[in-house]
Amino acid sequence: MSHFPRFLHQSAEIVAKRLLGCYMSRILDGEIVRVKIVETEAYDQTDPASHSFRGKTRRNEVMFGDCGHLYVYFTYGMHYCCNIVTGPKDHASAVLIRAVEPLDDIGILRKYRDIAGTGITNGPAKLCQALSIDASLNGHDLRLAPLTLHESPALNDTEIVQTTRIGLSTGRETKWRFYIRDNPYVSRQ
DNA sequence: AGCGGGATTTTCT
DNA sequence: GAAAATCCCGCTT
Repeated sequence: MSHFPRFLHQSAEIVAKRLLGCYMSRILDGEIVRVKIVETEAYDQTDPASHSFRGKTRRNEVMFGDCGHLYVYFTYGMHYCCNIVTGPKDHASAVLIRAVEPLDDIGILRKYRDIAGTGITNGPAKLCQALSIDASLNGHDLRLAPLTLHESPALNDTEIVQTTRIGLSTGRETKWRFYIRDNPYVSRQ
């Protein structure tokens, strides 16, 4: 039914908005859990806030590769965050997945992150913990098990809020954060 | 509801 | 050596 997105070759800003409402399917311990993307941020090599701004390094090299792959980074000594690589090859851009809404039974997610309510996946490091996403999935092709990405119809502009990104010391003024209006899993309204 | 500090390690200067 | 695309807890209002 739902196929792999065909719009990922575009800029991170466009893709970040378009990914809202799309979902990911994760196989964990032989079971399938689907989650809807409800909050994203765009990062681009022309943007000082992006890991790719100062050129290719061992950490960010996945961002310089093909779109449709997963860029996972480790931060604050404790957390993983995941991005979907966008744009043409060699133009380093990606979309940070900041929050998702579980569509199936969250029993498996609770095994990896035992939190009740929206706190299970309402933040970039929280959803990585709940979905058991770590450095072993860095560079993973999102067309392939055990973690796949699926397109959904584009949302209306009235359903989308566009605002500034979170947690930055530079690039604070750029409005490259997008979320689904009134969705309870959004990290900060 | 909002602020401040601690956890903990990779990355870059 | 400092900062980091964060989270959680405890304290204050």
